[in-house]
Amino acid sequence: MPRKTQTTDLLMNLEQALSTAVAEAFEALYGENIADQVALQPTKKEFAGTYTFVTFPYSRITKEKPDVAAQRMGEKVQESSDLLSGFNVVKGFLNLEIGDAAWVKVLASIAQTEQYGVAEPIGQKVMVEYSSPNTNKPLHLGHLRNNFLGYSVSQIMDAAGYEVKKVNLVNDRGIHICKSMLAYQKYGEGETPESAGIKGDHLIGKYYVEFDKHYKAQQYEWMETQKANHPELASIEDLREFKKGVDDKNKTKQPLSDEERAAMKPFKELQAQAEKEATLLKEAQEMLRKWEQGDEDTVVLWKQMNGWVYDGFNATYNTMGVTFDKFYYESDTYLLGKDLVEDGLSREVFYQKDDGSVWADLSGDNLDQKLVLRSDGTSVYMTQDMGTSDLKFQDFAFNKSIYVVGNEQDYHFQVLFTIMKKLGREYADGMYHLSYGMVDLPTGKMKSREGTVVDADDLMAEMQQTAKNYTAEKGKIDDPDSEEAQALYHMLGMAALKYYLLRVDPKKRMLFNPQESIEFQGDTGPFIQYTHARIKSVLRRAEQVGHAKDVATFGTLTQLHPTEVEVMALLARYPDKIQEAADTYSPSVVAQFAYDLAKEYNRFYQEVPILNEVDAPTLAFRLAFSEQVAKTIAHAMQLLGIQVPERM
RNA sequence: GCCCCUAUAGCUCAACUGGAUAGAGCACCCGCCUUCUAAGCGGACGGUUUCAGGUUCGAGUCCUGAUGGGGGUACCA
Repeated sequence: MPRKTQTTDLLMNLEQALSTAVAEAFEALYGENIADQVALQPTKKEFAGTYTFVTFPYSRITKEKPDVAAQRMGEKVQESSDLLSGFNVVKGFLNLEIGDAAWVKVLASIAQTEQYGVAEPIGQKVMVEYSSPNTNKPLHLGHLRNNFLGYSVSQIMDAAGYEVKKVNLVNDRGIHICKSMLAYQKYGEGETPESAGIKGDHLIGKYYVEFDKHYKAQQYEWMETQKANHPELASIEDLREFKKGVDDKNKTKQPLSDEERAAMKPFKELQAQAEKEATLLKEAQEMLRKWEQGDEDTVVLWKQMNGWVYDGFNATYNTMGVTFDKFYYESDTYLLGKDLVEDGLSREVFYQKDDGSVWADLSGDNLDQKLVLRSDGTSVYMTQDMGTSDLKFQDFAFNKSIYVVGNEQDYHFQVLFTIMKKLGREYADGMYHLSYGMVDLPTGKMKSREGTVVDADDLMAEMQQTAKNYTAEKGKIDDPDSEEAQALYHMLGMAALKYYLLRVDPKKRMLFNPQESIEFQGDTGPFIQYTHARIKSVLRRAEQVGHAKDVATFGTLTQLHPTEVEVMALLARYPDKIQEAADTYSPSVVAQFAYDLAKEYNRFYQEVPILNEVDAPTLAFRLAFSEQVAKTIAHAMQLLGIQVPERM
């Protein structure tokens, strides 16, 4: 899709301007308009030039050898565009060289822009749903990836010109909350976050675990009374020990004995029975029924416990630095969607079975049959999501609706989107599942049962502590306990964590290595922050001395250092990078860009003096140039939800 | 069983959507602080892009198959 170019800011997007020039040259030479398909690519480091036009694909039109066409194209472009200082041809590759004077103009143009990189509003609305926690346990590492992604994508869409609405669909009802509630009722003894001195979400999580403990105990108790009926199990003294033994063997990949193998099948059957027989579960289900009927005591308890959780979540969101424009609660939306089932039946998108259950037949879409209403008339997750998507559209009339949800729900969203399309919802084409991969630990998958879950609050606190230790080690701070210092530690720790999680392509499963994540060197958030702080330091000093950095002073400059050109080439690409990140819903594009820019600038910083430069225009350029790099770094980091310090 | 995702340097990740000799960081080794922040910079080492075919001027990228890893799979959310 060609983006509009304004002649006034031609220099603002060099690539765009050059593409146009190339397309015009092509049309002049070969009489065909290829403006839609012209794609310039960055020139490889080992060749001279900044942008490269590849002529191979056009040999059918040019009827010339690719290198000949490239040569003629180069000559033509140079005639028509004063941006070019020269070009070279290698095989079918036309490498376009931008003159230093042109780069100076580009910088001047960037410096005069209010917020370089940000697109004009495009008149489109996008809703981004993310976080969407359950209220029965605190947030963990997986949620961090979700929240950071959701927030960052929102920022990126905003920078790409969309009107953005960030929403959080809180799963505040259902059997899992009832489990916590029940356990609290039974074993809580009136404990509160204040009395226990723990955050509300952690307190509720504690009772969720408590429920599971008692529930398991009940199951085994019941199973012991039944095992006599199963010959393979009768001789086992303690079923719990037996299961533990088998699990251990499986984990360490030892073979099971014949007896064990034979006993596993009846054991599993018995366990499945036990899960249903255990009275605790029945009690929890009863509680859910009471909640749905609006039983007062139940609702009061539910409100109280959810209130605690929200206090806890708010604190966590605050530390994470994420925000929402609107909250949806499943307690409000769980009944939605039933009218859509009716609608679907009348449109014959759904069909009803004899038992009364309603199904969508999506076998034609390679998706099989999917239940949308139980035989007892109650709705399922899918029903609710159908209703909620209508509600969201009513609320915001979006062009795009993004769901930031883990990839274990790929199937669910494929089905949801297909159904909504079949139901004639035109907005369905704008629905997108931003599916991200699980976060693994070096020890494998996070498992709550095995206690390997990395708690979000703990992790963030650790990151801040690490930042403090590291800073102390460097001896860079006067008063390590001042408020300013604390703010810095928080900034650094969160940057390390966010950058670590965001630099990876969202859809890929990733490894969270605790040792690596707290690294502050190399391809890390703090490295980029450091580059920013470093530039700011130079700028402060220049300010004190009173050095000029205005266009009037550096505008006439015609000669740049090679490292300056490299950095300028990156800087010039920023608007496109934002666009690419928005098109692919991928903060990793921005992360990569910020790193490249910082890296390349540091090279310049190392090789080229700034404050000691005697030539006034050159000095002014280097200051203005450094300032723009700092601003762009800060902005790119902001798109990742990362703050950047003035000094560190 | 069926469906979806994934596989790139010892490890963690890139590769601008089919372009040139596949790049960074970490780890290991060697250099650089009497100059603007060394949380930095340079250099060395490291690759049959899991395997086998195919498509074309050109394939890490596309198509087919195999293998390894992960996820989902009809009254859970």
